[in-house]
Amino acid sequence: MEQKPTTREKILRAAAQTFANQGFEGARVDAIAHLAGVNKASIYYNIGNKAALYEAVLTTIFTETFERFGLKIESIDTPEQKLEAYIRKLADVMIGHPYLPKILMREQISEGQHLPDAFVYNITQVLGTLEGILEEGQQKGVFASVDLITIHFMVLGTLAFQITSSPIRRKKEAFKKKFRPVEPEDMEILVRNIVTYTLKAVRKDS
Amino acid sequence: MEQKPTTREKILRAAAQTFANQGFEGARVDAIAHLAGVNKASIYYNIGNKAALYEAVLTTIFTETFERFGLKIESIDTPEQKLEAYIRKLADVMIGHPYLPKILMREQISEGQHLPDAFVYNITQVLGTLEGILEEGQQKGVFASVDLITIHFMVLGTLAFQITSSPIRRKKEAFKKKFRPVEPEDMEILVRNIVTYTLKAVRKDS
Amino acid sequence: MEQKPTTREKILRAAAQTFANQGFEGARVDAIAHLAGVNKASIYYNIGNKAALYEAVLTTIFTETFERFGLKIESIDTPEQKLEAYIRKLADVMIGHPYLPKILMREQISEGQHLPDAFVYNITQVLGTLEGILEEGQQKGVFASVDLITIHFMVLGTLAFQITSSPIRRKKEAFKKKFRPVEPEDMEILVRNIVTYTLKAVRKDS
Amino acid sequence: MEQKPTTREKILRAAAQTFANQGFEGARVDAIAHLAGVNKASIYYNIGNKAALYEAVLTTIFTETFERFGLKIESIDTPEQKLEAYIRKLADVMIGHPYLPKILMREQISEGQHLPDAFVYNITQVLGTLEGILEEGQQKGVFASVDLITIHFMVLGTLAFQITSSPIRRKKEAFKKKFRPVEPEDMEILVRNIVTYTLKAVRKDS
DNA sequence: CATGAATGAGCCTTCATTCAT
DNA sequence: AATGAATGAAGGCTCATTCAT
Repeated sequence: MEQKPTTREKILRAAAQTFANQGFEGARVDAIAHLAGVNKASIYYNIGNKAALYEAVLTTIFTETFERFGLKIESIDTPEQKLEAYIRKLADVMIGHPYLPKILMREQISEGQHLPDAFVYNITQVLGTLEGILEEGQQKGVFASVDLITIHFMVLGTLAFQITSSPIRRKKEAFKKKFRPVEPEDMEILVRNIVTYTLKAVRKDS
Repeated sequence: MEQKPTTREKILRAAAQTFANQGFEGARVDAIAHLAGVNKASIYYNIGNKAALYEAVLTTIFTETFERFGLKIESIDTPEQKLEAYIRKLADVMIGHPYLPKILMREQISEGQHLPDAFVYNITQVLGTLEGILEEGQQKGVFASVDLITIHFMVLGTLAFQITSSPIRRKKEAFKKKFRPVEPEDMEILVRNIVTYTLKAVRKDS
Repeated sequence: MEQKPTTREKILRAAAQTFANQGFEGARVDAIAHLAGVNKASIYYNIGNKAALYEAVLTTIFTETFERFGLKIESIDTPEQKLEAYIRKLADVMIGHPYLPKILMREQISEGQHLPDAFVYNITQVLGTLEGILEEGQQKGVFASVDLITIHFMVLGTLAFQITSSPIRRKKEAFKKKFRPVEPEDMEILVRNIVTYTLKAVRKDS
Repeated sequence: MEQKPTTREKILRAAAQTFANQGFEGARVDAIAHLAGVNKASIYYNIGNKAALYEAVLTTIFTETFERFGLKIESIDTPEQKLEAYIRKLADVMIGHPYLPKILMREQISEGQHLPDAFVYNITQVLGTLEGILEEGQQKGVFASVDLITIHFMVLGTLAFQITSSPIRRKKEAFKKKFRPVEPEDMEILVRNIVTYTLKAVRKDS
């Protein structure tokens, strides 16, 4: 059965949403408190200040999502299947935590101004997983020699842009024709496309 | 010979940099004035308020960059060369205007809150160019049937993430090993990689 | 044998110290609770609010110190010995209760904002004792005709300033040469000086 | 002719009064702004923050009062006249700046928490002047060997307590009999008394 | 009795904007 | 056209106080 959420959880949930949509500077502590249904002072009592709240949000999201990121992938057979699993895993994480890609993009743009170091470590781990997959593929002769970072951003960037693109497509009339919003049911197709294109990009020419 | 920049130009230049790095909410009118070397009241006299300033920046950047985007590409021979030209053109625009990818990403995240409609039109044009290239390639049997938007984001996303990633890589120690900052001289290699991977992703299986 | 202090006593002790050092406005209820080793709510349960706590501190300190101030002095022989006894008594009280001069000075400055009337009565008693000594000395021809209040402040002021001056002298480098902190072992000399100077000030010219 | 005061001056004047009466912690920036007749933000524009305001008040008061404190005294003949001049000078300064003794006492009590170092230097200078007078008197055989600091506090403490004592005397009924408030016209008598008593205290026994 | 959690009111400070020159 | 000064509104944060257990 569902436990009723603690004050801290309510705050973190509201903060994640607000920070993702408004950014660190744009987010109002008032608004977060209101959205969480708690008193503003309660945020300071439970967490500290705005920066600590932001850090807590990042840490929570990341612990929840990336902690054991690479584990299940290792048991898969071929490098191609592993890469697909990796992309799907990343897609799952982002679709399940819609605030994640937004916060990730904000941090990247603002040069990690508010990024706690613990979090940076998590990212390097994810990157390490990808590196392992690509190297294995090259050794087994199925993957070409590719640039790790570019492939990383190809997967991450495409996913992040796709996932965050729906609202703006829906909002701007001019987009509606060619640039139809992604509906939830389109997600599987979307992810499959990214998988397909990435595999083709990486595969060794026969 | 170089004209010495007008007050308005100095303001817009400083504003572009500040908005790109700090976002709309994070940018301080004070800081922009200081960076531009003008008095703060001068911004209000010359342009209006903060929102008008932001819009002026967007409009300026986009007219400067995307206006005649598609022109030179049509005269090229094969679809593959056209796609390469398209990617290189986009890369040139972004590398030449380092604030562009940042502002683009911010607008995407914030659901186009501040995006002027004129610019939305520009984007659909760029998208139309890509669509033409892909369709021509499919008709000529060299490109597989691919999803326009996904390919668009694959090019745009990878470029945007790569270009904006250097500062954070440089800043966070943990990144420095696997995630070496991109130096200007690496740009050509970087773009060539994106071209290569995108072409492979799009190409029809033989 | 020592009783272990009640919660109320622990609170009052911590409050006296904190109020003396930080003043009423500067004192934090949190800090008092922490220093007392009790829960903050316990202060409100046991005593009331911040104002009540301050008043309780004043009342406690003053009943402990001034209650039977004048008693022992009457039995002494000469007015000069009585005046010395008076000054030493006052010095003892202040040295024994290091918070007393601080709170006294604060109340004087803040126009007795928080001063309970019961205490005002105590002070008039002390003043009455001094008055008796001075009058007796004048009648016996050993003391000149002096202004009661000025002598009162001469004794009280010199003592209070001397006793409270050590921390600031220790803190500010520039003071350290001429203005060496008073160490506990210097106290007897210090009091003797005040006695000597006061007696000379009061004595009738021969 | 009187210049109309600058905003900065109005702020400093209001701040001096408020800090003296309420202390640093008790003073409200709102109240200072209101008393000065300026907008609250104007304080931050002109001066900085609350701490800077406090420091500016201290610095201003001290520059105005103590800067050339010792100068006129040196040209006086006898050590006794010099000491009288010293005390009268100190009294003038305090009576002319009624906030000074309050702030001085507060700083002494709070262990110089908010005391800028430049200010500490001024105090040592005043102390140096007194030292010179006392030493000259001893060499000329008119003063006994006395403790500099005790005499310093005897003068300063008596003055400070006397000057700041009026309001509390006026306020508390019980004080009114023996402890009549000092009216401005009593000041000369008061100072003369302090001079007389201090001279007697210091003088060598004949 | 005691305490961890919660909160309303208020404080310091910032910031976009306007005013006066 | 330009600018130093001024300001209303709002934001982050603290703190005395109360609540619920």
